[in-house]
Amino acid sequence: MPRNAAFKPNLAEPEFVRGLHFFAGLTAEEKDALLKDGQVRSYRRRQVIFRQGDPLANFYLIYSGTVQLFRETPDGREVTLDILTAGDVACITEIFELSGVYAANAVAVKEAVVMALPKRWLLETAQKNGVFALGLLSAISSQSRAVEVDAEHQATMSAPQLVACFLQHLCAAHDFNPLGFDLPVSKSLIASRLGMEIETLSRALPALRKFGITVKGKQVMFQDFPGIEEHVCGHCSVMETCRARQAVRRKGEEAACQSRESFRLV
Amino acid sequence: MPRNAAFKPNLAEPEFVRGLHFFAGLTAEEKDALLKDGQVRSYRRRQVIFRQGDPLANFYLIYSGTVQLFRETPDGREVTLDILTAGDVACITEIFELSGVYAANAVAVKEAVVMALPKRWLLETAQKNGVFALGLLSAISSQSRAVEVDAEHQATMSAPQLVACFLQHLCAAHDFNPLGFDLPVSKSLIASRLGMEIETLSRALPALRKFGITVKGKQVMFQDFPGIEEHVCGHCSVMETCRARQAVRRKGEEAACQSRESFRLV
DNA sequence: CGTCATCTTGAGGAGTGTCAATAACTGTGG
DNA sequence: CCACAGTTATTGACACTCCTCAAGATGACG
Repeated sequence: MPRNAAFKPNLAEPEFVRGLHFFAGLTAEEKDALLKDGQVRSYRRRQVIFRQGDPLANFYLIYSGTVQLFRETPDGREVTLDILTAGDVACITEIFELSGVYAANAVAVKEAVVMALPKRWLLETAQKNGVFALGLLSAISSQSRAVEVDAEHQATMSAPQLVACFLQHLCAAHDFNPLGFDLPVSKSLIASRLGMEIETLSRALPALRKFGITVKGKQVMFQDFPGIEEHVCGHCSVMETCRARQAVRRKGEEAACQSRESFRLV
Repeated sequence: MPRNAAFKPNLAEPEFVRGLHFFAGLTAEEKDALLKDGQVRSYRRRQVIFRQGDPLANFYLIYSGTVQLFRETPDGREVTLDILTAGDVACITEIFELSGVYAANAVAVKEAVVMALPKRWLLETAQKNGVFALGLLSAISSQSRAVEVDAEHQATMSAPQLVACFLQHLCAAHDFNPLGFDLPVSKSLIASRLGMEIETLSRALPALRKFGITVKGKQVMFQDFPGIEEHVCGHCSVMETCRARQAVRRKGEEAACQSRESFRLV
């Protein structure tokens, strides 16, 4: 019995997956036809999902768990590009780049379940289906801008500012309770994501008091969370993201994967 | 008589523009129909082409000259995102993001001639024409990866390494003579593009000797330019870009705008 | 209760940014 | 052609942030 079998039934009626923005522009039949081709795979903590440079065959929907995307630089350092959670899509960019290989490593940080879908389907559907193509273009463009803004942050903000900005985004994106929530990943991973050393992150945390943020262990508390306009990082005000998420917060509860202004992909 | 009239005739038979990779997948008639809608505009040194936050109506083909794309951060700093030259395309990403505003400022660094084309055409054509959409997806994806690699560089390389990497790319991209060429833009602009102060750039230049690069004033000389495999920055080896450009160099002469592995856009 | 991983805290140093003074270059008008 | 002003680049001194190395502290889990 294949180790993935246990998960298959959950996806036989995958409202979760069907509801993803990623599939905007597809009919229910098209979605089901695709999902039949999907391979559900589960990964343990630390297990490699794919490796930078490996031949690229699939793209991935994250079904549950947490996945770290990172690259190794020639001098042996590790740069975390992104931390993916349920509803995120990975490897879209690589496929359209036509490089034929994965541009990064992906490993499960927490036990993860993903669905692997063939790249051919993506290329063909993008060419055939104009609405789907526009959705992709929008998503890739937004993601590209996010990376750009991120780089801008790294270049212009101090470590405490970067951390504060990260925590505010984290809270908004996952719709956590601003008055108290737990970090969903290790501090090491956060530090890596922010391009700093753990020691620097550690020293930055006490300095967050002056932004009204208290961190004790894994617990984060915002003294005051009046709205995203008051974001530490004025840069982010240019981003559609913030406004969209704010709107979502007002609307109230939705599935996590639906609370995105667009689907995320990497 | 409008000040742009002088340029119109040059574009009546614009082999240059028609040959851009950007138009892959379009018939000659489609191209001509589009180009008729295009407004040719010329800008003097320092003149603003569009401003961050302005309502977004057009995308732009750079016909000649040099254009700086930059953003102003809330604390008043200026971050140069890119330096565009003939054949480059600007504002594609903004259009698909559907943000409705320009995400950056564009000013002419050297006298520039650009063609402004309506964003509606882009959205409609991307939806209608699958081949064109794939080209766009590929270009945006590549550009997104380039930004990502750039950020990785900033995070992991020293100022001299960044400068060396930049000069090598510059030489390859413009097909300059490695044994001696002049910087096409000011050092201030280069420093800004590399996210460093001009003093840091100035101090980095003498340190380039150990990479076999000599810079005197505006003149750059590579002692030894054995091929892009020997690139200062091993990071870049993962990029299709380098390999593609190397192939182009071997093939010999081509129009500058054709020597791209894909069209560039921002 | 020990083991391992994760995190905190300290001391020291490398690399850049900042400020300021000077030098080189560019273009303009006499 | 030269003199001038304005821009652009170089160089020095200093401060600051963050990285590095090292030693403990805390927490998770068998």
